Amino acid sequence: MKSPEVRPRRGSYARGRATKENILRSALDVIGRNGYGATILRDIAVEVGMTQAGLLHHFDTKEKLLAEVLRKRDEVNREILTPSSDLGEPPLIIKLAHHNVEVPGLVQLYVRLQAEAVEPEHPCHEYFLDRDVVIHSRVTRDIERRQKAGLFDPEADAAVVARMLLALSDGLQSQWAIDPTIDLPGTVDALWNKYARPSERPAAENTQPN
Amino acid sequence: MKSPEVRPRRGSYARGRATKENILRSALDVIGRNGYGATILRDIAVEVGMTQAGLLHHFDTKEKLLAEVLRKRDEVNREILTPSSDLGEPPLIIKLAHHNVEVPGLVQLYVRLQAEAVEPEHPCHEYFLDRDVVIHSRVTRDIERRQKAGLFDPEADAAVVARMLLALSDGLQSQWAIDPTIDLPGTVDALWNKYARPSERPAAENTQPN
DNA sequence: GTCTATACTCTGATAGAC
DNA sequence: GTCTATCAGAGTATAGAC
Repeated sequence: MKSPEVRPRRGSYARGRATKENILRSALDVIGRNGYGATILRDIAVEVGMTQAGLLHHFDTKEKLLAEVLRKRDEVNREILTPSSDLGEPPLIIKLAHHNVEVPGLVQLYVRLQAEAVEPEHPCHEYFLDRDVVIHSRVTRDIERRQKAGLFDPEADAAVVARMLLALSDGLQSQWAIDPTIDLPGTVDALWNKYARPSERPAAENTQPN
Repeated sequence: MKSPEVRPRRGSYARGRATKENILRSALDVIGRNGYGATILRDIAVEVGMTQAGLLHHFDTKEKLLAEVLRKRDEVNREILTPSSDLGEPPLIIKLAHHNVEVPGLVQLYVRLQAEAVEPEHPCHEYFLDRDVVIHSRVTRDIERRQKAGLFDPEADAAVVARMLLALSDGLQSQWAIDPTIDLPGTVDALWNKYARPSERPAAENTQPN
């Protein structure tokens, strides 16, 4: 339940940050456990050991709070989201796909907020725009490095393939959240392997038809 | 505004159907014009020339109504969604991608309801499950025919590639609804062309990086 | 900073007349 | 089948005490 964190002295800037951190982590916990649709502000508040009004003191609105939850999730996942310089490591997008099936509640969170972020005023709109720029360029650069190393189809337009991988990942998450029999990681692997060039290291696992 | 339809005699079964048709078409019109988020039941009712309570006489709840709207859309699109037996024609999924950018409001409708359909009790849940089975098998069979005709990578697992195309299409719609600078049709084309085998007919248009 | 208490707002759902 | 009127409900947002 409530995490027994060290609390800096009251009124301090650090204390405010620490509280926000607690809230965001608790939100990830509850939503991860119960799913997006089943979670209301009060549930998160209870998890933190606070009231709903208390939450909104730190984040003015629910939507802003949720946008921060998404950012926090990326921070938690930074190990996955930061491309390794070791070309023997699987690329970001593959690691992410394999991770996502472990956290269905958070996939729900992502899918549902991405859909709501269609409205330009929604606080998550900006989040998704920002994130796309970052991730797309990381994946593109990773592909380019592999091309130079002879590990990836040299004819491919890295930016276009990166877009394909990101969109495939998003679409599979939506579909998998509705029908978990869909092979999310296997399908991302399959696309990657279509472009990957053989080497002693097997790029990713196999794929089951569906 | 209201479509001047022939009205079968009152009380008849045909009349009830005709009214429903009007409602569904009006819903597609309004949502197509104003987007999903900006549309409430009353707006649709006004378009039909009816009240909100009138609508709900025919469809018990808003969610059920919207599930029918999606089905109606597929019916309207049946020309696109039915694979041609002419292998010179672009495949379903390519035609669909090129069509979608013409109807942003309906892409919003699709994206947002797909996200809400994550909840198993949501009436759209079943719609998306059903549709996926149908479309996935159509695309798979289309690919298999092209493989036999030597127009498509014979090594590819048709079912897996079909899954890739469907998920790519969904993901691109989500992303494009947030950032319209993303090249939705071009990216689907790019994936298709990765598997297509050259012939006298150019399979699809070009692609701009993004 | 956090709580209690309450207001609000939106919109979908319902009851009952015609 | 359609309308008018009214409600219900579900959370979110806010005011103000501590």
